[in-house]
Amino acid sequence: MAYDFKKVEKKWQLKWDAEGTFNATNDYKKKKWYGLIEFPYPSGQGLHVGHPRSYTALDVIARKKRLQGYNVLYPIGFDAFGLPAENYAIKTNVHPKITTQKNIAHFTEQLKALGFSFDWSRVVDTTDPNYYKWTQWIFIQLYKHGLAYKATMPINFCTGCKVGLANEEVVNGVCERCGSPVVQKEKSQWMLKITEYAQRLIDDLDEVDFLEKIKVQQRNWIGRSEGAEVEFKIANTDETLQVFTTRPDTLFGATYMVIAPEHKLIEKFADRITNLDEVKDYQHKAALKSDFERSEINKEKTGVEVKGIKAINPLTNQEIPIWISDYVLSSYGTGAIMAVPAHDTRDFEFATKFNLPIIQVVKPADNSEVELPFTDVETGISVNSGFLTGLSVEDAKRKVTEYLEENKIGAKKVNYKLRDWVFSRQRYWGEPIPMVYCDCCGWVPLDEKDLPLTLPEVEDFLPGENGESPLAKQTEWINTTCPKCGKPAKRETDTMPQWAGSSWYFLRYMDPHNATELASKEALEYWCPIDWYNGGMEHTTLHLLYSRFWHKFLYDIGVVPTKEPYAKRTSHGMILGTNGEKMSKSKGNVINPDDIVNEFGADTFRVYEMFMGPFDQTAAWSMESIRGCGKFLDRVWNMQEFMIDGDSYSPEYEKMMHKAIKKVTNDIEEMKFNTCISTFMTMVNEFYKLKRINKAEFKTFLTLLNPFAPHITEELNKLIGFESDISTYTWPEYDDAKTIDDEIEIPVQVNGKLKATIRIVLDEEEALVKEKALDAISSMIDGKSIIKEIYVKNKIYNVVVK
RNA sequence: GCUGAUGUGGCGAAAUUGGUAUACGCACAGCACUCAAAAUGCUGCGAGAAAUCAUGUGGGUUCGAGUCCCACCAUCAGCACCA
Repeated sequence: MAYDFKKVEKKWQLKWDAEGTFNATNDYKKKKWYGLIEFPYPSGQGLHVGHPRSYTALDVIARKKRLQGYNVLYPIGFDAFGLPAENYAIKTNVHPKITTQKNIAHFTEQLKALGFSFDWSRVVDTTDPNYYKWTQWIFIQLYKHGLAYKATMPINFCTGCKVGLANEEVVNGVCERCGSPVVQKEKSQWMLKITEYAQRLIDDLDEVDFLEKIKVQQRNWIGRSEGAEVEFKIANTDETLQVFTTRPDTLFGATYMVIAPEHKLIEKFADRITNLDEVKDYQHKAALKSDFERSEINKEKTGVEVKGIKAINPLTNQEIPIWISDYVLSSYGTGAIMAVPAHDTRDFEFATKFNLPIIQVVKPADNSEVELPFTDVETGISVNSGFLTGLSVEDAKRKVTEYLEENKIGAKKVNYKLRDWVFSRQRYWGEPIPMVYCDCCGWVPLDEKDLPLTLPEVEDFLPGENGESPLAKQTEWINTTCPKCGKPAKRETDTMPQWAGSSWYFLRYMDPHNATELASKEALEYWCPIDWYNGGMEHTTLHLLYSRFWHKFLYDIGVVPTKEPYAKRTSHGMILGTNGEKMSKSKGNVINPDDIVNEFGADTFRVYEMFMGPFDQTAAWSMESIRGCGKFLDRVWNMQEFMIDGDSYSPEYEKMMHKAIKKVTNDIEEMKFNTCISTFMTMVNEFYKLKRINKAEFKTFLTLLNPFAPHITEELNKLIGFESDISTYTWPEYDDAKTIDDEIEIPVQVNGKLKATIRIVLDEEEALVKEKALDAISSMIDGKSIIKEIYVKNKIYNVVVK
């Protein structure tokens, strides 16, 4: 009887759906486990075969945890605001709401066809006003606590989408989403002060179980560096120019200064600058370039000396020139640097090009001659540096910083690369920002009882003239009254970025239908933190950092009970096309999950994705390999033909059963799913050897396999005569003593090379092992003298001869 | 350029973390079943006649290295003058 996966899979999916088999309960006394996958953006292209890799992995873990007695929350939702729906609306005039609903329906169907044990009663949709009411509420709290502010600043402006982008969203100088060039543009933006949390976002990484590479990437992104701020007097004025440096010990070697093209010093001293036209011209050119272009490698350094003003090196009291150059960024530090060409590669290049003086102030400890620039901080010793001469880099840093502080010309300073989060988007399809501008009161948040502020219906989705939100055309909606003074006022027309809704969605899952709070205290207390969050590496510095920031803020204002949202974070590798390249429509190598499910069934699909390679590494799709997984499940199905009765493991299989339970139990926790599957395959091969499996063995086998292939295992479980479903079973236990073989084969080596193997009983006396070993290799060591013998108990016997 | 990861049969990959390298799967070959094919079930499958040689290359540590150390090469990913 052939296995009809279409019929069987549908049958179980309908049953699970109707009975809510996998829904989490509100029994807050039970031990809990909360597993989370990144909720998908419901794109028009439907599910990608990459999605199920992560979803299956956590589904396996979730199903296992349920069998181990946990109250499991494994939720799903949709991150449904976003540009594709809006761009589609601009093109076709179909409202994004309609597109989104259609796509969500399609995704839901696809996800259900794969048999994931999601709790479908808790689906969250970020575009639902009942959801974004709380996204807006959180924004208002951020505002009230001084963490949201308006700033006019140069922003990245996408020439294609006509929206402002966060730095993080600009990839290689082009828009991450549409690929159009990004230019700099002045705009008034809502900003979130994530920088205020920089240190805590670093420190608390020590308290969570994230993959090390994720922690490293977040730390590097936040980019803490210690140094000093130093003030340089501008000669013949009362003004100073402030710089940040990580090498205050090289201050004696600072021979000129460089300021960013946007630096306000230029305007301030416009009347004193003798080559203002030249400077202005340079500023103009720099403004046309994006941060990316300005920081391209191998680029010739450019710059102009700002003539008419000089700075004074506070240690040497020498006048030094000030230059303007785009290799100094206004967005980092103070937008100005002291240049120490002898000990900084960029400064060296610049000084060489423009013939600026280079003074060596650090030498190697061994006094050897070195080529400049010399940047080694480990072995360096200060020279030509007055009171610092002779000190190591580290000591010199400390001493000079003390000096700066005593003389009030500088101070110790910590700087971060992390920048505040640009939170405004000039788009329609996002959460309206619940703020009102009043001529008397300034920016005023909406009264919380008036939330949600719903998106008005519009018919025209084109952005405004100057890249404004389409909402800017909705005069009726814009004009309102000030919540504070009641006078006429105007609404903010920008909307929130897609990252907003995904920064807290995991909290809503805990209590998704709550109308009065974002989630109840009890639910938050019970479910926080998320026990295991799996997602892509590409979200490490954006979503993962943003959501940690929001969670910390919610912790500070007493909404959530934990400092960190996620106790554990892992990541999955990408799935590539059969040609080993990233799947894309243009390359024509896209694999459609629907086709796979139709041809092979959901179980085969799931098993294959878990078998294809190490979970955290990229893997190329293979149509041959998936067929092999289908064959494996067919062999499992056909085992019913030789099943016999029995309510305990038979002696021939007992060891194998205990070993397998142990291996699968441990490997699932370590996400070594591929070796779980090979364990199952080995077991099936063994059962086929004797053409025999008893009912007890079958039951254990099916329970172990169930998290990977839930449909076929449930069906088989019924067919071989069990009344209740596997989903009600208890995860199999193993007896460690029964996983150990009592007779083993060990290698015998001569000079470290394998020459023979011998059989010994476990923990056999060494003398007996020696006898057997020497006997086995006697012909090979004849006439040679034994220098050494090494016996590693139950592992190996090695004889060294000469 | 910097950072990180990876490199094992024809292919995807295992290897109890320093102890019999190549488990498991794919592909391939042979046999059985069949009029035949498919499906299925068995069997074989790193190279070499053998001694031996094989985990990107070259060194090293060790009784013993895929695993540890040093240098290098290749591929992939991320980052971009961060002072």
